[in-house]
Amino acid sequence: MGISERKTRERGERERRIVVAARTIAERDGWASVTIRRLAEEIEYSQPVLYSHFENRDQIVGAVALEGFGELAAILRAAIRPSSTSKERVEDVATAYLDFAFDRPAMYEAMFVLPTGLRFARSDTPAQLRDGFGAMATVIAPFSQDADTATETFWAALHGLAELERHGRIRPAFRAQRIALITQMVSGQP
Amino acid sequence: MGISERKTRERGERERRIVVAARTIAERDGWASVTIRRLAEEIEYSQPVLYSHFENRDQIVGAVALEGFGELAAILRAAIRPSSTSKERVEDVATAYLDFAFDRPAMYEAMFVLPTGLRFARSDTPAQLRDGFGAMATVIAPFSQDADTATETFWAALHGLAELERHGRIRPAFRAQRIALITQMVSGQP
DNA sequence: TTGACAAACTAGCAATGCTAGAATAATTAT
DNA sequence: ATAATTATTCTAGCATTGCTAGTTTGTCAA
Repeated sequence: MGISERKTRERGERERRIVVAARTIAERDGWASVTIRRLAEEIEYSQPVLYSHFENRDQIVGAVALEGFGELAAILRAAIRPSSTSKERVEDVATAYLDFAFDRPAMYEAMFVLPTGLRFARSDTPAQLRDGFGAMATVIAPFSQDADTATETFWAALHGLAELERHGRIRPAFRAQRIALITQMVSGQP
Repeated sequence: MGISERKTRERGERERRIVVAARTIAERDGWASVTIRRLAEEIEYSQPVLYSHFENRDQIVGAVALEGFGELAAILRAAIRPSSTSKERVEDVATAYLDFAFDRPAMYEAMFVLPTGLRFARSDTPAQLRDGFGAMATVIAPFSQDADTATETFWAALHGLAELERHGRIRPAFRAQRIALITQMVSGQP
């Protein structure tokens, strides 16, 4: 009988509607506007229904963040052009990373600032969470013995640039120079 | 008459007690536990009194953060030893910065993550906010033409390392290696 | 038709930031 | 000294939040 299949499918669709609504509201009005009540209204179910899909609000944020990690990974991979030099690839990935952070601040916030209940560096860590790191490692590896440590450091620099600029601590006008500086340092080529 | 002097003095003392209480509770139980009700209870006044000192909760966080910026600046300056080489100074400042971030996570959160209502890069920006940057600029300047941009980038790298490690995204055991890598890149000396 | 189970809803709790309006204390004017 | 005024502080409560207990509604097998 396909009844239970239909039910699980409908459940899945409802869950997606929750995540999509959360993302949409967050991108338009910020995460503070993503309340359980508002999401419930959006999907046209009562509030407790949300808790049959997610343990709590943080996990809804986490579901959106997971999407974000997948998209970031794709964007970073797409930024790596075969025709580019190794140094250009570093610069392109850095630029793509920061563009992502500034174009989708709510998504970036979900991924890196808000509590999400996501588990990193575990055996059950979803592929999306490792993928972005992999893309960065690809462009960093040619310049380093210890690619993991170098990638962590590169990633940290990008994340710091994103956060400090987002909070108005560093000058937006000099973003390109900072990227150039990092690229130069990583590649060792002026 | 010293009556009004006494009053303003007592008001100032009460304000300090609010800030101290906020900091103490945050460092022990996290910022979520720093509620207006709890602060009011701590200083033994009713809640509305807090709003005669601060516009809202964010500004209380901001007052604590301002203290933190002063302390961070002092710590960074103290980390610069005259006997050290330029390269060692970079490493020492980086280490001191991260030690600060990990030893006082609540304070660091107030300074860099939570909304505080603090204004940066303005004419009325308090000295504390500029001072830490100045300390970093001191050790970066010898290696750079454009000290400001280089310092911003250095700072971003440190901030990124602090945040990613705090959120469990990078391996804590490799902190020293990452610092060494940054130092090496900044100084250009392996 | 009935009984058992699943799904969804109503209603409400406890906690939050913040504030209007009343009450009290202190100061000034008469 | 007393009354009027001003400054301080408090009580009480609003609106909103995440979350949940308990009830109702719907579904399916016996």
